[in-house]
Amino acid sequence: MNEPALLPKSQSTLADVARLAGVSVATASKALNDKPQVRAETRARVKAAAEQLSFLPNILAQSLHQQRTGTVGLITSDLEGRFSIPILLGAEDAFGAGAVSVFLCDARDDAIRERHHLRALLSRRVDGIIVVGSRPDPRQTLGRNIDVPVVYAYSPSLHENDYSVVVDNYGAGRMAIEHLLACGRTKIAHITGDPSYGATHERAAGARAALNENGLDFVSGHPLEGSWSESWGRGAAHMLLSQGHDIDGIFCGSDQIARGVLDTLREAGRRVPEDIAVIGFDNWEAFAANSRPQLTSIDMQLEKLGNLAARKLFSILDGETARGIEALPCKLVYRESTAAL
Amino acid sequence: MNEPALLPKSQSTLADVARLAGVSVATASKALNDKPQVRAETRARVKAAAEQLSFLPNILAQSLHQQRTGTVGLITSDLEGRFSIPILLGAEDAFGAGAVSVFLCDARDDAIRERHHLRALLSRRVDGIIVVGSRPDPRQTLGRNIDVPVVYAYSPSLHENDYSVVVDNYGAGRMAIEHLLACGRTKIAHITGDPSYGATHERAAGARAALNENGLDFVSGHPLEGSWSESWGRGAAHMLLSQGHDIDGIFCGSDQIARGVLDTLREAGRRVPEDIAVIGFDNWEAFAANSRPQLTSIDMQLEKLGNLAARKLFSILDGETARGIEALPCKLVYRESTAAL
DNA sequence: CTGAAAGCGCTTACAG
DNA sequence: CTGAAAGCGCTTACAG
Repeated sequence: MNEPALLPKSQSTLADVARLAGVSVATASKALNDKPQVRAETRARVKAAAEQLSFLPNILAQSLHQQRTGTVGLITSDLEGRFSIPILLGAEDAFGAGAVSVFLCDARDDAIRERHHLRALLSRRVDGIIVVGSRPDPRQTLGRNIDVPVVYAYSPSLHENDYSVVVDNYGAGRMAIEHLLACGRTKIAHITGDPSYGATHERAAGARAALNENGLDFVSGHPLEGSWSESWGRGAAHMLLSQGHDIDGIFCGSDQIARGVLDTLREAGRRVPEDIAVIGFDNWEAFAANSRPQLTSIDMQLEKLGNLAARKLFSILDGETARGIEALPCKLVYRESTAAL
Repeated sequence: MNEPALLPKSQSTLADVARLAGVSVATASKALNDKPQVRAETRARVKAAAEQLSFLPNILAQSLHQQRTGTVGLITSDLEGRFSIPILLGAEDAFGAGAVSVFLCDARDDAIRERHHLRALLSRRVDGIIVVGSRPDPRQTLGRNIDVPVVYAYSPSLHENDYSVVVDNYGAGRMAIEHLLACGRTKIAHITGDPSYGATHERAAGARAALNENGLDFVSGHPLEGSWSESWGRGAAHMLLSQGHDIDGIFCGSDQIARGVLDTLREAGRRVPEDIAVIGFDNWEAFAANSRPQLTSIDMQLEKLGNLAARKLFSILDGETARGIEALPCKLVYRESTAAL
């Protein structure tokens, strides 16, 4: 009763389909691709044959004819770091499930590996490339003599003719401070991270601009720079308190810093947000949503960034030209650690 | 002085190289591929021409001849979850930079998306597929009539003829308890996560086996199941203390739970590790290394898992056969939250 | 409406 | 040692 499956284990070809349907390869091709010049009955027969053989067209062969392969290369500098992932997801989303396939290449912040990956991608004739940086600082161009469009995300290219999408860190700094001001806070400190990051200074500059416009400045006179860690947050907050500063708001450079700040404040008996409002940065769910109280934070909208990068790549493939740096605004995510006085 | 670059923007072909070198396409091919039957001088001339034209062979065309395309599909269920990433990195590592290219497909835990991606991968004639699950529980097979090898990682396939590599959760449970026992602890509790996870029960079973072998059991008589969150860790620890249990060790189902446990213990004035030793699970750096004290934890060695999956895929491509489930041992990462009494 | 032929960019026996 | 020819799996003018 159950006839042995005669389906070949190896992929069947168009020729197999054509033979089974009793037509030529050319006709089979037209039938499957819904070209108009095929009789309905013939088309049906071919499609049935394809179905029966589980025929999947060999895209490699197809691509040899078209200019596009339907593939895109995604070069990340550092997948381990958590910022690449949402960008990558946002891009993947724009590609749709299966319509465009993405080659993932992790260069591990190594220029040699990056060259290797680039060669491979070009050899595979990808339609375009997205380069995702590991930090927001500018990076070298992949090269200007690449014959497919390249879009840089997060970490902009240093070459003025390249196109990059980045986070608006200056605007994010303003946004954080404006929220604290809206909460009625005026004695504001800024505990931030690694000063070797350009973003550290951009955010601080945006923050300071917002303060200055309101006749204010950081209570300590300048941002406290350190590292992106909880322990720095704890230490810096402790210092601030022991120096006797009168403070009612703290803008933190990362959620991890904010977490440390919250710990110190709680242990010092300061209430958040009643006495001191605290705002973090990154909106890292695991940290922001699990702290006590839950952390108001700035979200860089990295998925949007990745999505924009991918859509821009398609526009460029469609003939649009693009160059320069485009900055995407951040978003405030309101939780419990800030509130109006 | 600077002559205009005449390099064509569009990729040059072997025919271009052959023409420039003054040889046939066949000879050019042999020269570039280091076949023996080519005169040294000719080979040099061809290579120089290729260099001059920045020639990159079209792998699509090459693949049409060979059985292998040098590509692998990586289907993840949920990239957002942090467990996929290290697995993916481990696999990527096994592929080498550029030798094998990987197509990344995020199915978002959606069977329809997964089918689409599978079709696309098969159409692109990948040499093999790795399926990375989002949770350690078994999953449906991708299908048994796929004509390339498939390896499942993290989440095993339900089909007995498929091959899967998974985490040894039972062994991990034993390992955690054996460490606490080695630290001289005997009054041990287990605060773990979501009971809908198979891993929750496997770890608990391993833990209990190790206790029983030493004539012990969990102080509360059974594991405390809840969610993988800090707040559950805080609450469960609080309950344990207020119930008056005499405790000198706690095995936590995740680092987040452990983090909550540490907070409660500190606030209750219990010293870690002096009074109570605490061990976490996942070895999530951001949590384990930033807690006070730093957290001893169980590392699932996911990079190794991904690496093994990739290497196994190659072995299968080389003719080896594999089926069933292979469990990889975890590793204890010793930090400050555990110590000998 | 259907099919033979040429071609996409390569590789590989097979002659010379 | 070199090159003409066939072929990988498809598509697309071009005839019929």
